[in-house]
Formats: sequence, C-alpha cells, structure tokens
Amino acid sequence: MARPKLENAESKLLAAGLSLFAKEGTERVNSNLIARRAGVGIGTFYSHFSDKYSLLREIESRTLAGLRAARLAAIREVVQVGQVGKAVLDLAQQARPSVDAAVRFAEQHPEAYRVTFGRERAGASRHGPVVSESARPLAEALRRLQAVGRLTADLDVDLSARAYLSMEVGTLLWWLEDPSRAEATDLVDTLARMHPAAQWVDQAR
Amino acid sequence: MARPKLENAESKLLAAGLSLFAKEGTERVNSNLIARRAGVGIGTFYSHFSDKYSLLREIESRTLAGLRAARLAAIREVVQVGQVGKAVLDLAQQARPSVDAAVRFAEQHPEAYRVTFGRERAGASRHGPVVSESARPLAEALRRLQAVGRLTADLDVDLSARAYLSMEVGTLLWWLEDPSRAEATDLVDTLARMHPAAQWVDQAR
Amino acid sequence: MARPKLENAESKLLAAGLSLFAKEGTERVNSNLIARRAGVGIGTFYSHFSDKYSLLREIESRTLAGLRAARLAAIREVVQVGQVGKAVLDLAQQARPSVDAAVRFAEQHPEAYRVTFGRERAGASRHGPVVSESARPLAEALRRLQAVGRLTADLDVDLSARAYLSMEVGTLLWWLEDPSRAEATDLVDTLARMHPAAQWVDQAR
Amino acid sequence: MARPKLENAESKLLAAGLSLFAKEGTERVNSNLIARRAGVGIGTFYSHFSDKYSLLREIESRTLAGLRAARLAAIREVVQVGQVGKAVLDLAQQARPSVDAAVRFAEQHPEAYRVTFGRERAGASRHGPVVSESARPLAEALRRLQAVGRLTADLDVDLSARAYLSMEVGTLLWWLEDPSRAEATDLVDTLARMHPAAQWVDQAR
DNA sequence: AATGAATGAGATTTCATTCAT
DNA sequence: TATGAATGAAATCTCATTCAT
Repeated sequence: MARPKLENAESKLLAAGLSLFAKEGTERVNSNLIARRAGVGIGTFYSHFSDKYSLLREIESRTLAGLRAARLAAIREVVQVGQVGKAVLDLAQQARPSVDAAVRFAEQHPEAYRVTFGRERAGASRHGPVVSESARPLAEALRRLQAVGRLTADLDVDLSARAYLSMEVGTLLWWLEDPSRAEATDLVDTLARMHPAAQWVDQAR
Repeated sequence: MARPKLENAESKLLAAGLSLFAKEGTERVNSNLIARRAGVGIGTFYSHFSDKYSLLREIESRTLAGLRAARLAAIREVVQVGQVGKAVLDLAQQARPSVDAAVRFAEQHPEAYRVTFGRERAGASRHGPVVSESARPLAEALRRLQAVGRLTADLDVDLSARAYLSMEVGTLLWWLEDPSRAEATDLVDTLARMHPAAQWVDQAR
Repeated sequence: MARPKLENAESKLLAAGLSLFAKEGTERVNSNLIARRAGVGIGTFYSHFSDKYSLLREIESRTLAGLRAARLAAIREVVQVGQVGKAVLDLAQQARPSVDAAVRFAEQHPEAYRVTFGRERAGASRHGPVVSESARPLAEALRRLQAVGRLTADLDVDLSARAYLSMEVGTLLWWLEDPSRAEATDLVDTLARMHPAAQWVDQAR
Repeated sequence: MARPKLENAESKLLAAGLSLFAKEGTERVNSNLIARRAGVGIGTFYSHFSDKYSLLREIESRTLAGLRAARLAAIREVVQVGQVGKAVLDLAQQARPSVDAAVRFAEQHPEAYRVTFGRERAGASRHGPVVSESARPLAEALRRLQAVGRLTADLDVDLSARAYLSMEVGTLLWWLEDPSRAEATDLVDTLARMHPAAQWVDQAR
C-alpha cells in the first residue's frame, strides 16, 4: 500500500512532533523530547530535519496541502453535480462546501490545525505566513468573478479574502478549544454567510 | 505632569521591550538584551519585572486598555451627540466608530498592536488569550440587544463576536505588514459592514 | 600595580587555555575543560570569548606582541650603545640581538611559543597566518637596506624574510621539544649566521 | 598496468580525502563527508580506514615517499652523469638537484604538499612529526661528510638539517599559497644557497 | 535602588561508529 | 564487500537568574 509505514523514523518523528507541538506548544518542546517520544535517537532527528522548525514547517505544509485538497475535493463534487458550464464562476455555490470541508478538516485533524494556524507560533517569522498562502487562491477566485462582472468592481479582493480567512481560522481555533461551544453545522452556516462569495456576489446582482 | 518620565527605568524597559519584541519576535529576544537596549543593568530589569513574559504581559494589558479606551471614547462621542436614552442599545450606530477607533489605534501603535495580537506568540499559554478578552464586551453588547428583541434570538453571540474580532485582528495585522495594501477608510468600510451589529441588527428589524 | 590580577576571570581563562593548548593540543581541548581548569563557570568562558579559537587568537596576539617587543628592546639597546646615526641601517649588527631575543623569548615562554607557532593548529585557517605577520617587519628592514644600496638589489626580500623566519620558528619548535638538543648559544650562532642581514649584507659589500 | 584504478574504492577515498583536507582543513572534514565525496558508502570508508587520521596518515606517507623518491631520482641522475666513486660524498653537487626536485614536487602536488606539511594539523601528535622524518636522511648525509673530514666537525648536523628543512618547507608552503610570489627558479636558487651542504662544505674546504 | 560579572542547567548540534540488509 | 539509516556520547552555546558591590 501507498500509506507510509509508521515504523519509518521520519513518520514517527512527524507524529511525535505534531502531538507535542499541539499539547505543549512550539517553544516548550525541544528536539530531544521529540526524538525520545518518537522512540528514535537524537541523531536520527537531525538526519531527517535540520531543526525543530524544519519539522514544524513540514507539518504545516502537509496540513495546508491536506486542507487545500479537502476544499478542492468538496468543490469538485458540487461542480460535477451541477452544470459544468457555469461551474467555474459559481463561487457562491462553492462557498458552503468549501467552508464545510474546512470545518470537517479541523474537526478531524485538530492537532494539525492548531499547530499550523494557532497563535502560539514562535518560529512564525522563520517560515512564511501561513494564512496568506490560503488567502491567495480565494483572492484569485474573487478576481475571476470580478472580471466577468459577477462581483462589484470596487471590492478589494485581497482584503476580502484575507478578512474572511482570518475569521474562518480564528473561529475554528476558538471552536477547537472546546467543540461544545457550537454545533459544526452552525459554524458552517455562520461562516458561509460571511463568505465574500455569498455576501458580495448576491449584492452585485 | 501625569506623563511618565522616559528616564524612568520601567518606562525605558517597556519601550525597549516593545521595539525588540516587534522587530525580533518574542523568542529571539531575551531579558539581557532588553536591559541593554533600555540602557539599564540586567539587575534593574529583574527589580521591575519577574521575567520577559511579565514585561510582555504589561505591554499587552496596556495595549488592550488603550484600545478599549479608544473604542469607548469613540462611542461616547456618538452617544453624546445622539439621544442619551437610546444610547446603550444603538449598537448599530456604534459599530462604525468602534471599528474606526481600532483601525486608528493600530495605525498609531503598530508595534504594540503587532506584539499584542500577532501570531508569533510563544508564551501564549502563559498569559491568557488576548482576543477572547476583547470578544467578551462585544458579546455582552450583542446579548443585551438580543434581550430587548433587537437581535434575532437564534444568533450565537459568542460565536459572532469571536468571528468578527478574529477578522478585525487578522485583517489589521495583515494591513500593518504593508499599509499600502489598502486605504484606512476602505478597511473601516469593509470591517464595519461585516460587524455583527451592522449585519444582524439590520436584518432583525 | 598595572599587572593584571590573576583573580580576574579572563586572566585565569587565558592561563588555563595556554597550559591546556600546549599540553593537549588545540583540538583535544574544549571550552568546558578550559573553564573548569580556570575555576570558572562555562558561562563565564562565553562571556569573555566567543569560542575557544577566540581565546587562542588572544594568546597568539599577546605572544606575537611580546616577541616583537622583546626583539625591539634588544635592538634598541644595540642602537643606543652604538652610533645613533648609522643605527637604522645597521641591520647586520641588529640581527644577532634580535635572534638572541627570540631564543630567550622561546626559552622563557615555551608554552606560548609552541601554541602560537606550533604545527598542531586546527583553527589555523580561521585566524590569519602567524608567521607572515612576523615576516613583514623583517622584509621591510631588508627593503630599506636595498634602497640605500647596502643589499644586493636582486634579492627577493619577501622570500628571504619568510625563508629565514620559517627556519627560526621550525628550529626553535624542535629545540623546545627537548632543550638538551642544543645550547641556546649555539642556536643563536647558527641562526644569526643564516640571517639574511648577515648573509647578504656582507656579500653586498 | 601498475597505475591504481580510479574506480577502486580506496583510491577514490584517498583522492576525495586529499582534496577535502586541502580545501577545508583537517578538522572541518569528517569521514562521512569524505565517503560521500568519494561516491562510496560510509561503511566502505570504515572497511578501508580505521578513521580519518588513518587516511590522512596514508596520504602523508605516500607524499613523503613520493618526495623522497623524487629527491633520490634527481640525485641519481647527477651521480650517474658524474664519477660514481666520489658520488656519495658529493653532497654539495647533490644539494641543488635535491632542492629542485622538492620545488617541482610541491608544484606538481600542491594539495598533497600542503596537507602533509601544512600548519593546520590537529591530529599532529597522533601521527609522528613529519618534518623530523625528512630531516633524518639529510642529517645522516651530513654526518657522513663530517666523518670523512669534508665538513667542519663542530657543526651540529641535526640542528643544521632541521633548520634547513624547516626553511624549505616553510618557504614552499608560503609559495604554494600564491605561486606568483616568486619564480620556481629563484626559489631553488635561494634554498640551494642556504643548504647546509652548500654552506658548510664550501667553508670547510 | 542599581549594577553587571558570574553562573550552570539545559538546549542544540556534530560525527565517529555500528549493524542489519 | 558494500551500504547508509540509525545511534548517542560529547561538544558547543544560550540565557534566565543570582548576588556581591
């Protein structure tokens, strides 16, 4: 099978790092601790990652890739169900599935989500801003809508994308602290309603 | 005069800490460095603060107090101009001035804002979550509106308050990275329009 | 008194480093060992020197300065005894006292001499070549002799200076390994006879 | 053919070690690096050499053997051209060819020469002093001259041999740093003139 | 109250060496 | 014989904290 073996030292290090970063925080964890938890020697840690931030970056890029894939998969379903011709433009329809995918992803990978997007991020300046990366595709989609006149031209798409994602991330982090705070469905409802595609596209009509 | 003297060791330490935290990040700064920058001995540092997180907490609480004061002052003006009796309930009217005050505060104190709300926050768990603290008064105001039937009862006020503030903070941090990204007025417009008071109160009418 | 106190941490570190480098060699010594021998904490080591090579460089520059001073003092005596007018040019007369001073210096500071000029020099490339530094003044003196026609013009003064000093250093290091190998006076005789000033100045007459 | 194949793991290790030692210095190179550069596994390194100093020793002994052979070949030519009977004693005639051979050897194998005789020699005490080894044959030759009365009896042959070779080595290392510093012929001239055989034999006549 | 040299626990990092394949 | 992932002892270096002045 293609699934990476857990006996693999790198996999064990990533798993140990994820769980420790999530539980203790980036700075209260050190390379020795991660290696010990992973059940490998400290030398093994350094033959796989140049330092703990390198491991953190790997966790983040995997998380971002996973989240992106989940959103795309969700959108693709909608597109296949609906009319293919109008698909690309129907961001409004895509908004809810995309939000839904994000909420589910956070629910299923709470540690990865917290580690990747959480506030406790000492090495933040060492690896580029993570939210910005997620904002880019959304901004592009909004720009495409603007280009075909489906979105009011005076909207700052970068600002909107960034504002929305800050909200999504902040809300999900708050929710993950105590999932009893809200129903996942209410979360999706609230976020989808605030999604730029839902807000501005409607008004542009 | 009430203004603290800059020759005051504590003031010098706070100023040096703020500038260093903002420039280098919380973890790449240590107490010795802060003391040297402040032009005082390391011993003096420890006679004023128990550790660097204590100084950081002081910066944060001053920043939060300053921001709260700025919002209140802005609202008070509106209230004084309008009718006093209805004042407490007129959250819709207060939303824009409050957002405006926040944007101006971030603009005038970029370092303090970044240090207090920024993502690079290693000691995060050591000092309570900062955004939550700001969310409480907003949630209370929304709850009061709900109590008098001016706001739809099925709205989760905690969720809304938190969602909005995540957005406000995330957007302002992004803007401070490069203020040429947007006009301050556009920022206020966008944020005010997303403000729960503007959104839900209107719809409840 | 101007003499540096031995209670001074830096002095103790320099003394411990000198003795350890001489006995064990540059690479078999580490900063912890030096600190322990000096009777200070490891932190004290790093608050005085950035690493062990920094301490080594300090030893070297002090040794070079001491050797240079010893040579100059020896020459100055000769000059004061002889006729002042001809003094500067009379390198031939200066050669023997200079060599004598070097031999005595090596005899009195065998550890410093070995550490500074010895072959076991791992950090060599990190701090400029030490022999070259000593060769420069000698080359300059030879050049002055050439300028006034007291030295054959076709002599490569840099080459001669370097060649002579390689010999002086190599011979003294060999001698210090076992001083019974030769009498100090024989050493001075042999070296002085090979000195460029003795060799080439005579022949130029 | 007698020439060792380059595909041979040992040859590749020796070549990689030589080039790395020369470029990076003995201490900044480790066995893993040498193996990687040689294109063989680290395990292969250890099946050929017990550690990096073993490889270094091998390089040195090959270099010393090569240099000795070059000197002998040069002398043999002189001897064969001249009268065989007097050959052994005619050290004066042999001096120049021997020096010439050394200069050419250094010119043709700069890395090997630098690694073998260079100052940066951390493991120096682990493998016997290299210059001394070269000094012995010269001292023997001088001693034979003394025995037959061709060399003044009060000369310390060990001291002379050592002094001369220090000079030869020091000068050649200096020259190799920047070969434009002197013509090879000038080097040979200068060194040959300082050679004990040239100096003392002549004077003993 | 202010100072800053000194401290050492602990984190980071290197690299010679082993051993299962 | 060749391999290279894994190892951990040991070295380097940081920095919060103390304390004599």
